[in-house]
Amino acid sequence: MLDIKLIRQNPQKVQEGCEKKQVKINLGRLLWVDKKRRQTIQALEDMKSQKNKTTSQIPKIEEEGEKEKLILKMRELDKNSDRLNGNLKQLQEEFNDLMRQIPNLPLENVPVGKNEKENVVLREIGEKPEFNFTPKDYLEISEKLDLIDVKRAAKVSGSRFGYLKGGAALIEFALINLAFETLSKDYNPPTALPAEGGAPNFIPVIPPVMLKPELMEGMGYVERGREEIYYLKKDKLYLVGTSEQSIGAMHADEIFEEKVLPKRYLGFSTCFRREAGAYGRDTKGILRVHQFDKAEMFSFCRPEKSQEEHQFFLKMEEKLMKALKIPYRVVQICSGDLGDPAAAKYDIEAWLPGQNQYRETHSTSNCTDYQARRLNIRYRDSKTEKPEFVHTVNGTAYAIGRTLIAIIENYQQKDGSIKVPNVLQKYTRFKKIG
RNA sequence: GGCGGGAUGCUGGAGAUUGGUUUAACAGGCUUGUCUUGAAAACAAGUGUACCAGAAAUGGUACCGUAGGUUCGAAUCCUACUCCCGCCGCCA
Repeated sequence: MLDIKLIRQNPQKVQEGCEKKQVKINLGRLLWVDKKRRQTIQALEDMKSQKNKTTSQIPKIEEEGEKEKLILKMRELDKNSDRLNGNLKQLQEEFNDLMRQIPNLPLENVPVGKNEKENVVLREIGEKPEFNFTPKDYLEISEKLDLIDVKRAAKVSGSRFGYLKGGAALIEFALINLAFETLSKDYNPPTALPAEGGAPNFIPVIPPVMLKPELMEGMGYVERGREEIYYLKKDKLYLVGTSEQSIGAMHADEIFEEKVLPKRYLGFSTCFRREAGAYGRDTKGILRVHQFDKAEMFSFCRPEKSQEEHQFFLKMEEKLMKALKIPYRVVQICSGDLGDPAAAKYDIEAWLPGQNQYRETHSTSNCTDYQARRLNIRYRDSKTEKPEFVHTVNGTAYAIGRTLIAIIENYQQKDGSIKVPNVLQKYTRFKKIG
């Protein structure tokens, strides 16, 4: 949600931002409803003020007749206020509706573009591996080594599921270990205060994967993402598409002390996605599935620090990628390809030699105060002593399925086996699979 | 799933028995000031959030789990819901 004051003072800017994001909104209607709504509030409150005054007089009055008169007068006032109340309720509803339709505005430095085709490749890192044989697709390799079983998953659960078996399962745990070791090594359990010099001291967390509707809405993924989310009707709960959703929601309605910011979490959870808009896309294998595990970074930070924090997250993602020695490129997402909550976003795409293309493995977004405002997450500013909205930043540490794909394709050997990346060997106990 | 208890401000904790200056007694915490070489102690003062109007000072309104209701007026009465804490059943 945006600040209504910003919209009132700067409708042009909001309009432009929405256009950049390819989102159509009805600003004129919103501003009209806002005005009407405020007028009604004013009228209603004046009435209440009058009522409060009279009402406090009543017990002091001695004569019987006078008292009755006043009470009758009050009843008349009530009729009016009931009518206004009804109006206000309607206005308020429409106002909230319209407000929620407005996406977060892209930051100034975000390239303007219509869709993913206009994303900007910032840099390519790492040497693409040279093979003295024709590199295979990860599915082919993993079928031979019995690492990924999509067929039986289809039998048991339907399309877009997979069993990770044997070495693949071990690599999942290895990746998680590596992520937690890298990002939480300076984490200090008793205080959990930010470390000096911005050292990675993410608080490890395993969040719930089911989430109440109002909090899912607060994270900003429902307005234009409803079809993508699993909903358990009987229990009125959403399944998270990423642990970002339940980690962000964790501090709803709270006020942080300034000194605990940035508050960084490293979460691990299963993620559930309906992939409703992706019929026919990536139907093979485990690149796009309904369920996968992911280690995710999340930060609540001071507003003026969020861009720095976003860069830090990108740096951490690159660090995790470099550790695996997998070639990748960094892509800056253009305005038209940003989701509702994001003001800026970078993806990391890993090189997949078996498919001769880059595919997204990481994503980090700066959601500025968009989620914080909806979820009412604030901090107390040390100067003004007033609560202000925090900014939220999220980013992938490792998305298991896709990272696994990248490992399999980049580390494949001529004999059909897979070398385990050096950094993972101490966790897997195996140096190669197959 | 069955039964019982509860939800109040930064925290603890009154308010239940008579609905009417209760934003809320009392205590603690925190902030500031006095005293002191400094600190502690003592003493004094202050101590919510949101919205609306306003340049500001300020004024108004709302908020005692949530949503409704009764009433001129509700933390206090009524209804539904949510969450928490016990006991039983089931269970990784």
